[in-house]
Parts: sequence; C-alpha cells; structure tokens
Amino acid sequence: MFVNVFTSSPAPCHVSRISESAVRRLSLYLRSLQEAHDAGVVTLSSDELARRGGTTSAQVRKDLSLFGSFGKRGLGYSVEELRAELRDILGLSQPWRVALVGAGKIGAALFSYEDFRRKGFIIRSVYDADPAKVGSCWGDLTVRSDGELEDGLRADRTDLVIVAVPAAAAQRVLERVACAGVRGVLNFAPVRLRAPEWMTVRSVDMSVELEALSYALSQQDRQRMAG
Amino acid sequence: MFVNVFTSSPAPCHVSRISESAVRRLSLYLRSLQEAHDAGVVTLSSDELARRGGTTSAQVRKDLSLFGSFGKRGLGYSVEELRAELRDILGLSQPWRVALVGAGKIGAALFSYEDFRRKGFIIRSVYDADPAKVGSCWGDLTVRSDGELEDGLRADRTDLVIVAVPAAAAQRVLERVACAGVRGVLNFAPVRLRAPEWMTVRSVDMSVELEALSYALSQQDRQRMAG
DNA sequence: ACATGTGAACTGCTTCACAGCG
DNA sequence: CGCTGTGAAGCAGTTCACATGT
Repeated sequence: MFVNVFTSSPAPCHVSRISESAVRRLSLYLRSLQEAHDAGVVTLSSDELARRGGTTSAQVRKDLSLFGSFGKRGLGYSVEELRAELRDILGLSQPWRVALVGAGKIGAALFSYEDFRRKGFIIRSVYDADPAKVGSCWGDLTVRSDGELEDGLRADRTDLVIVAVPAAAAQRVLERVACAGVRGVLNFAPVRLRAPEWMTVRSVDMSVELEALSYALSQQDRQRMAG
Repeated sequence: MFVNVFTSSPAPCHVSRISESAVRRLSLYLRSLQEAHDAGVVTLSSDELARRGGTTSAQVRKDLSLFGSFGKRGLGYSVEELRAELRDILGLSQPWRVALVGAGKIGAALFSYEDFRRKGFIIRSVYDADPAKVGSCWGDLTVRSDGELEDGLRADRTDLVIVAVPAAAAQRVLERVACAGVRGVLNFAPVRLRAPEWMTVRSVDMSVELEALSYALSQQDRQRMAG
C-alpha cells in the first residue's frame, strides 16, 4: 500500500510533474500556515493565503488541487489540517539526515541557521579539506577530514548534502557525494554542477540574485533617462 | 542621450519586460564567459554557451536577441565583446554602493563573499541592532548602530541594501530602508516582504530551496514504492 | 450566501526550423 | 558550410469564471 503516504489525498498520487514554482509556493503557504497557527488562527481562505504568500487566490486553489481537496466550501482551509497535509507533501513529516561539506563562513552560517533544524533538516556531520579546521568542534560535532567523506556519508546514511565549498572544489565534491549514493544536494557554490540523472541538485546562487537586482535597478535608471 | 548606456545595441532599447528567468540566464552566461575568458577562449558558440549554462542553444540565442545581435554568423560570439555587453546589460559596468544590515553569521558570510566584491558590489557600511556588536571592526569598516541606519544610508548614497536580520525584524528594516530612498534590497530573511512599488526586492530563501529538495526526494521515494 | 475546485481561455516562455549571412 | 537571428508552433503556467457543495 502506497496510499498511506498521501494519507487523505484520494486524488492524483501518480502526479506526473509538478512545476518547480508550484512547489516553491507550497513551501510559502506552509510558512504562512505556521505563522497563522502561532497566532492562534484556526481557518484560512485561499484569498487570505494568497495575500500572505504574494499570489492570487485562484493560484492557491490550483496549487492545492494538484494534490487533493483540503478545503471546506463556504469556509476555507483548516490551518491545522492543511499544515499537516503540506508538511507531508513536502516530505517534512520526518527528519532528514544532512551533512555539511565546507566549514568556512557560509558553512558556519548554515550550520547555525535555526530554520533548517526547525524544519527537520538535522546536520549530523561536517567536513572540510583544511587540516586546520579538521578536529575543531561545531556544536556537538567534530569537523571531519575531507578524506572520510564517502565512508562517512554512507555510514551516517546521509539523505542530503549541503555543499558550501569554493566554486573550484564543488564539482569534485558533488562527484564524491554521488559515489556515496546520496540523492540530494543543496549547492551554495557559484557554479552549475553536472550530476547524474538520479540525483537532485538545487543551487542557491547569491551572485545571480544580486545581478538580477542590479539589472532591475539599472533598468529603472534607463527608463528614467528615456522618459 | 540614453543610447550610450546600450553602447552597441541598436536594437530594442525600450524593451518592455524581460522575464526574470531570462535575466538569471544572462547572469549564468556571463559567468561562463568569464570562465572562458580566464581559460583564454576567444570565441563561443550558442551551443557551447548552452552546454555550460545548462540550457539549449535556441534559448541562448533568444535571450541574447532580446538585447541586440552580438554574434557573428558561422562563427559564434566573441567572448570579450559579449562579456562587455552582458556586464553592461546587467548593470555591472560600474560598482554599486552596498550596505549590509545584520552582523550575524549570515551577514559575516556575505561580507567576506569574494564573488560580490569581484562583481562590483562594494559593501561600504554594516549595521546591527546588537550593542555588543556595534563598534567592532569588520575589515576596514566599523559596525554601526541600527539607529544611524536612515541617515547613514542617505549619507553614503547607498544603492542597495542586503538584509541579513532575523525574520521578525526584516519588515521593519525594509520600511526604514525605504524611508532612506534606497531602491534595491536583497533579502535573506525567511519572510515575504511588503515593499513600495518603486523598490525592487529580491529574496534568497534557503528554507524554500531545501524544502523543494525535500519534495523532490520524497517524490522519488513515492515513485519507487509505487513502481 | 460564501468559498472551494476546476474546465476553459489566455498569456507568455520555450522549442523548432529555417532564412540569412559571414 | 556553420552558426546566428527570428517568425511560427508548441507547451506550460496562470487567470477567469462558474458550477458545486455546505
């Protein structure tokens, strides 16, 4: 029985392909629900969810309908119920075993990023290539040597790896992570990584975001000059 | 004369609206060009650019054609020339004056992120609300008090602000930054910010990316169970 | 009466395919 | 001949509008 994963979704389980943007929005809805929950709100309409998530009510309903019907007509969505549903859909109902590769500034920031732990992404090991860093203590973990990477990842049954190494080292790390059979990678290095089919790699590219911002600003300047 | 901004683009200057994804790809092409340049490559075809940027040759040509015709038929694109062109389009031909708000772990990581400086985003001031941090030295800067924010931003003629404060404080910071007349914000706090029309806000949401990864992984698990 | 869920219309991005030019 | 630049076709994501259910 595979239905118990989608507990109360009698609808499309074999969903062929959900767009990346839809998944990102689900994540934002979940955040809104968490906030509403903390504020003691019991019910939310698609309209309200849209306002908080920066989208439209039709979009909210479409997104949710991809996975089932969670609302009550004339009423809205139960915060508690939809929250559980989204956590389940996003795979957050049980914790993930995470390893961090790269114990530099970015690694340090991510290591102590509370939001990750709260969402169930538990960092269980830290690796670095710099001998000066190996052996130092991060929380209750000891920074391990780069050389132990493959064995360590396997031994810890690591689900996903956060890559926070310099751009030049990232592809090599990805390949070794792939060797260890880890299926998911969150990459912070500013390079496009080449990975095997069965892996999922997602990159957070801060430079690209900043450049997009730069584009928007200079575009404004140009229009000001023209008009 | 507004044409000197688009030096050698006789084509569409009044470009109504370029998609966000197109701009992100331009940024990736520029990165590939920089790498090619460093490797001594003189010419690149759309096919090659596509391979390096993780897209298709048709997409590359379409993206570039939105701004002009930079290639030579039968040959490809001059690395040097296209690089200059893209830098110009993305607004990277002159440095931006940046302020960093939030001197925590994430702020520290961003402050020493070499990629930013290299692209011409020069951090000229750092602010924090914590009195314990105010006055400490970061590189050749002194961390300034939160209270000086509006005046400081104005005095430094700040172009854009990087927000690296806790989620609960971010909206307030944004409003104060808006008061100081700064037009661009790169936000790292996990909240959706509400900003005035004339501002451009772009968020780097690490939690959302991780959750999208989580979704992809559990989706794989489900399919494995089903198949 | 009110808000969901959803087919249908629409918009806009991506891919195709080929004319045009070095 | 090779590769660009681009209209046209195809496809995907978003919005509309209303039937449906409480």
